[in-house]
Amino acid sequence: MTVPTDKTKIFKALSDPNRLRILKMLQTKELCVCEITEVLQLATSTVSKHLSILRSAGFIAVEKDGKWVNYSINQNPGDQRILKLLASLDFWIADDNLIIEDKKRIQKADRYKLCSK
Amino acid sequence: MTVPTDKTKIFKALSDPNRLRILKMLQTKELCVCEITEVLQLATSTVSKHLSILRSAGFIAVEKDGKWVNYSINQNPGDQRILKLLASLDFWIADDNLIIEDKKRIQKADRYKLCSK
DNA sequence: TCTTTATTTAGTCAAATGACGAATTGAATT
DNA sequence: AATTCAATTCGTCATTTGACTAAATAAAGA
Repeated sequence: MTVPTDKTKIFKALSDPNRLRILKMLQTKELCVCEITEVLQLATSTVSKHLSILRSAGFIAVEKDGKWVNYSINQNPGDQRILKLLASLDFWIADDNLIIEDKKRIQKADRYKLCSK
Repeated sequence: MTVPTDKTKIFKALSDPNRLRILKMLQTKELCVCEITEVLQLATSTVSKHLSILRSAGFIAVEKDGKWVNYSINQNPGDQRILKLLASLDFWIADDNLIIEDKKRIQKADRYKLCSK
């Protein structure tokens, strides 16, 4: 039995610029919360909330790795619309300057330097 | 020169259930504000606002016809994403019971009976 | 021209959203 | 067992959103 999900849930998930930045960053590689926090320059709790919204909409997957929680693009979304969106994410969400910068920064990021201080 | 539009604008436009109902109704036929108002059972001003959001995002077109203002699915959206969404609207927005009912009601609707009382 | 009718705009209000810091949880590490 | 550190949850606050009513526009019709 499926949970009665809100019709607007997937659109709502894409309705925040910071969540779009997160999705696009995850295109590059799997990331933990503190890496994303570093790039977005938001409070950890805020990023965590954004991630839970993206996850509950079906866009991303979570996996625990000891102390860290890794988030990644969901490779097996149940919803075909999400599959389509993710398959051509660059069509749906343009790579503007900010996002290009995010991706550069995230490529250089070293979790061990960033997160443990 | 293009107006600097918000990255989330098209997703925001789709983030409200009543706006989804409107889009789907317009699939059936061109409609004036009062016809939509009748089906959604909202204040006229509320419907007018929803229509302006859908229009400004690029989903629908407006045409004045005397006293009436007719809204219709935008046949020539500049944005390719909107073209894609509109081309397979049933994929992106499922026909649930409510929407099926809306469409039935709108097919039977006679503007002259509904709007002028 | 005065009135009626369809729509939009302005103003108000409650609920939802996105931000934060503080407190809590969970998994290493000492 | 106590501590450390990543992440989540909780409580608060400012802003946005979606609803309404009332007032303003615009186009017919009397």
